[in-house]
Amino acid sequence: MAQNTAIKVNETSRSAVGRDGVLDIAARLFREQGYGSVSLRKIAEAAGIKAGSIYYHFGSKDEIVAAVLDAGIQVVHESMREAVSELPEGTGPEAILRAAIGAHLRALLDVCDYSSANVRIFGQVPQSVRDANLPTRGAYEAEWDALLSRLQNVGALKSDVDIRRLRLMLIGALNATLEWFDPDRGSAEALSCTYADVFLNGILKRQDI
Amino acid sequence: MAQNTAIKVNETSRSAVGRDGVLDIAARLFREQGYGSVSLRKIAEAAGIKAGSIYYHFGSKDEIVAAVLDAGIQVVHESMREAVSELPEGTGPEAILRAAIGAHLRALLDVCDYSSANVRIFGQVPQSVRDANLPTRGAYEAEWDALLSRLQNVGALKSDVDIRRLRLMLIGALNATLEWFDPDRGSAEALSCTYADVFLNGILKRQDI
DNA sequence: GTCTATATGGGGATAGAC
DNA sequence: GTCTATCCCCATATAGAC
Repeated sequence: MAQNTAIKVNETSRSAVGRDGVLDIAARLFREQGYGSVSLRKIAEAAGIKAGSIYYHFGSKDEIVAAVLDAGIQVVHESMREAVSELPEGTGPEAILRAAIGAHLRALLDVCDYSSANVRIFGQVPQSVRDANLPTRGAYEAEWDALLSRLQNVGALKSDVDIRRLRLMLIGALNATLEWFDPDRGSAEALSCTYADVFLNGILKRQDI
Repeated sequence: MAQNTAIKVNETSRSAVGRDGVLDIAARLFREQGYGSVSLRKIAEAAGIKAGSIYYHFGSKDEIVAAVLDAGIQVVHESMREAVSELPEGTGPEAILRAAIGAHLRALLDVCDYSSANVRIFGQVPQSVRDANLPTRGAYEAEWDALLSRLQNVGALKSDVDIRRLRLMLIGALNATLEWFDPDRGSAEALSCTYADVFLNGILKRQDI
């Protein structure tokens, strides 16, 4: 079980993973097992190299983790920004919010190990690593705040909600789905839809629906 | 810094912490620093005893963590059940939901290290420890499912929402506040109110409000 | 770029004195 | 109940050969 878990990319080069390959594997392992449980030995083994070789690509474990964290935010940020900017001119506030929510959730639950790893391990890494990730996080948060402010200014959102608090609640709630989401019980797309329904209109039964 | 951090309970007994005292300290450290960063040596030092002495009270680190996790759920479960059962006869569905949300959030954000430690470290502990906590978690989840089903059956909640999914979204969102809640920016009580507003009625501005 | 070998430190856990 | 002493394992990280 310990000697042949690595899958080589192809046969011409023996373990031609490179820096990015190591990073991909690290992101996957961090997402699956958390920060504390993933040692450099595990990463190396999964990459088909020896632990010491990692230090050719990275200066420390923290450097790997920091790179994973930054990439994770960038992926979801990109996904959200594109989803909103691609909307046709004149799209209504509700549809804009749904697009943003969907993009965030899809980046998290589908495909990307980096963004899910970020959410999963951010609270587990050393303080210095968290601090290093803060600027990148801040940029994404600012994107959300700008979007929410815009919608509030045009009168689409209730005016008594604090934007920062609203953003924290929204992103926090979306990120929490990572802990229990199961694709066998419904797609990320469907979950995104349910979530937007609840967040936009609430769960109480109303006369006007 | 390493020799006198322990505060003795009183002067008559030197480090009379006992099993419960060790557990209290462990819960606080787990909440503050996460599972991986808290060693038995740290717990012992904070308790004013030596690491080896821990094994008089507990058989392993996992046994300590498991005890903390179970107590954490029990506290929040108790808090939520009492808050709902104390409501006067004939309380409306909306007020019932607000009470349950408030109780969960207060147990998490005020006072209790155990419940916040549970949320914080559950995803970090070994699989066997997580499994041991599942029955206790399940009982609390069942309490929520029963409450939500009841409200849906009397027509207070939208009828197209899956109860399990609704509970996962709700509790997940509430738990996420732990990551960013800051008492200097508003009380847990106030946050609970904002949260209930959003969850019950949504964030879109509506004509009927 | 990757290897082997190793330094160094900290972790959980146990044994036996007091 | 707590101490000291110690075992054993695994972690990050480094050095130098290939």
